[in-house]
Amino acid sequence: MSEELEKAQDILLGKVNQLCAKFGLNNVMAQLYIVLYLQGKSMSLDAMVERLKISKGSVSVNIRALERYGAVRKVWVKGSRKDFYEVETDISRLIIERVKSMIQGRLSEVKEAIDASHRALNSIKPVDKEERESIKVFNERLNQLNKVQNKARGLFNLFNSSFLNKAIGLKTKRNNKEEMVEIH
Amino acid sequence: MSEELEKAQDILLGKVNQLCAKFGLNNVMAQLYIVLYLQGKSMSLDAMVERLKISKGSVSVNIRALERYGAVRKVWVKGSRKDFYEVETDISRLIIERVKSMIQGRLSEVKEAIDASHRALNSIKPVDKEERESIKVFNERLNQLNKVQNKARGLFNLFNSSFLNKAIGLKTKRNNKEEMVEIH
DNA sequence: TAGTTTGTTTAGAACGTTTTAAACGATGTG
DNA sequence: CACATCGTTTAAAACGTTCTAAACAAACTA
Repeated sequence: MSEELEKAQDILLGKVNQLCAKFGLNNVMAQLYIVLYLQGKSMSLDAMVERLKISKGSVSVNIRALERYGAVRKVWVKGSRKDFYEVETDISRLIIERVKSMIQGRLSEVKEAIDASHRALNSIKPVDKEERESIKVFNERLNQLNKVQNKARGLFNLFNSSFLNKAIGLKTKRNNKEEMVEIH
Repeated sequence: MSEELEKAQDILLGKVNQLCAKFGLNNVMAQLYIVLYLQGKSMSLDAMVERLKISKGSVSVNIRALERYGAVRKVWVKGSRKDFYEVETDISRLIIERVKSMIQGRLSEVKEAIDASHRALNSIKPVDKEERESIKVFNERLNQLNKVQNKARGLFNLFNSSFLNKAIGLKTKRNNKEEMVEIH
């Protein structure tokens, strides 16, 4: 691979690195994915080590994590004993699936915590007027939190049921062939 | 504040801690906010130190960060020389504003990186057939990325213009008074 | 079977982030 | 003015995470 091509890739890799930091994600996984994605062909572990200048152990661990996510798959290359990996190119489906399951998971967790806190609160027998007042405020706040959480959930469900899929062009018969969008 | 009330709060605080880790956020800020929010009254720095068992320096830095975000405000308490802070309780507006600006920022960053990478790619003069092929694939991938990014942007704009505000009950005259949502 | 090549595991190093304690500065008080 | 009470800053420690090099295991080759 030419040095110039590598540089053009590195621009994207640098930004991905930044974004990962902001979202608390593992950047090696993201970079492996991007390299495979832009390359458009399968690569061996050694090739990835060479390309990203990281240790083989790290590549091994992270490429398998990507495989578990369904982001890459192992492919057989005739005449080589090495493991080759190629990318799942339907990137929008991949992103959407991950975002969806993430939102769902977090919403459930939050709801669970609110409910647990609420139960604990309701089991308290207030000893004086001040405590009764504290409990009242606490209750109001939990109800408010619950309301926000419910709205977010409703929004997500609406989104999930049809709007999102149409807007992003997934699962519709019409949009089966990829219409190209030119840059500039 | 009674031990039982503190325990009921701590349930929520624990979950917030987990969520912060998953999103790469600062958990002290989140915990300060939650404590002030559930308490429903202003607190001094010392009270927060006592409540969360963290150093005063940490409270000082993080409460001011919250203030910059517009999440809390300093209030004057008669007869005390201490700084008291109270929470901005319109939590849904707060969350939405932050999510919105975050999405917008990230989308712009991604677009910028794609464009830069694309420009670098287009300035390359391929020396052989193989390199020409690499560039072609690379170009296709960048176009694909751009398409996803465009769709996400379109979705966000649609969302932002009306749908989100209606669904979440913001900025509408009707929903001005808070309708309570009961838990269980 | 002995020797290679390959992928995986792991103990410790390197790294960045967060937290704290102590120093500091500013402001009020007797 | 001397002292006390705050909030802020900062240097160093504590912490968790990520990365690497080396050991290891498994599969192939001669």
